[in-house]
Amino acid sequence: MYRQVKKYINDRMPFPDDDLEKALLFSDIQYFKKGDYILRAGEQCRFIGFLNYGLIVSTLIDETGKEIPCGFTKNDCFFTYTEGLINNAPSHKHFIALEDCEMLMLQKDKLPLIFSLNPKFETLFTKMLADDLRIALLAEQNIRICSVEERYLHFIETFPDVFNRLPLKYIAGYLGIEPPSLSRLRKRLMKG
Amino acid sequence: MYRQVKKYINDRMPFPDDDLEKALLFSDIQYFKKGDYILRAGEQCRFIGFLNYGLIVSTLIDETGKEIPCGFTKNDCFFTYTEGLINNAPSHKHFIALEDCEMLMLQKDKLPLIFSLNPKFETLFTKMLADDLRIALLAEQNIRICSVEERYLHFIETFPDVFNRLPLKYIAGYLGIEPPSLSRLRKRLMKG
DNA sequence: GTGAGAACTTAACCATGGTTAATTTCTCAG
DNA sequence: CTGAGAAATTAACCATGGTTAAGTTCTCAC
Repeated sequence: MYRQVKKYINDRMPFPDDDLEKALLFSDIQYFKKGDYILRAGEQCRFIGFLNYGLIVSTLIDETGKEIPCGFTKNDCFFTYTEGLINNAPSHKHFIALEDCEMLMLQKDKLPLIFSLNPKFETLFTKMLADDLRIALLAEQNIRICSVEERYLHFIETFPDVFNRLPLKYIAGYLGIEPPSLSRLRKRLMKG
Repeated sequence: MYRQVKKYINDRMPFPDDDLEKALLFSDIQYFKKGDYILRAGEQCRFIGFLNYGLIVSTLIDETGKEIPCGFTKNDCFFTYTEGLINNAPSHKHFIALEDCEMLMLQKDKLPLIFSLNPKFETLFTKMLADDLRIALLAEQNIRICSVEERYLHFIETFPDVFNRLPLKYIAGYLGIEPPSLSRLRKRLMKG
């Protein structure tokens, strides 16, 4: 049950197996069905999750009420809403299961206990925040300076496994275009 | 010379004047002429600055070599490139003075000295990072879900002082459109 | 296997924004 | 004050992407 999360953590910052086991005893496990809301906009995120299997999309609601996909979390990745965790801010986004999900969940009130097990856990936590910042800045840069075509190709290249499990309408939304427009783009790329 | 930065810090987290004075002794002061590069893309940012007066634009370079404005720093605000400060990563952006600038500069190697003066300085530093993350995420959201018109109005409302000091072509670039297109938008808003 | 609904593609039409160039307005050094 | 260069606006043209609707393919529960 803990094999995947242990690998993820050890790949980034090695820990004695004993510490990991103790820390993971504070977590519980939760299942979501395809289509379930994992977190709704307006709700507060009080946990850090690790996705053993499944796929999650986060969506923003625009002024017309339309849901815009703006990010994906796949199996073997951590899942949380950092802003909420740090500042108790309510989520701006919906998080919806696109596949059945199994998630290891650590409630935020357990964090101090884990940090006291081994202070390196707090360093790991900070590292994950810094990664979040880097990713958010890259996402903004990406939107500003890249054409839709470049962003489409970049997405396929960077997340081929996610791409193959995702209905194209989510890709279109993520790129900020409509499905017919994505079809045109794909046709153009086939020919070229 | 330190009045403004002291006010900025005390507004967010009050410090004994003595600690602030000692900390600020580690800083030096630097002047930039309109048009000067404060930091070039590829260079590493090794300081935290506080802008006593002036205006700075940050720009990204797209695939055609065009410079895209993506942010502004005005007087009485802190200035740095967070990614570089934390991870020693080179800047992705140019930072250019749009007006003559006076900047208080604290070299990054002085940070541990200041943190040891009063540990609350480290808390303040972390708070500034968390703010950076919040702003980056909001910027991405803003681009994804708001129309150009909304973003234009939002910019005027949020940064009226910056708007009034800024040639419109920078606003156009920041919004991701060309100057003629911004002219059309402004004309439409006049009539409506 | 079959049928219903979702996903994807295609086509036709239209509105919006890019591009270019001309014109006007602004700014500031001399 | 004057003239040169930058900034902003305007107009005309064109390419691109949104919209709608129709048609095709896919998926999956029964």
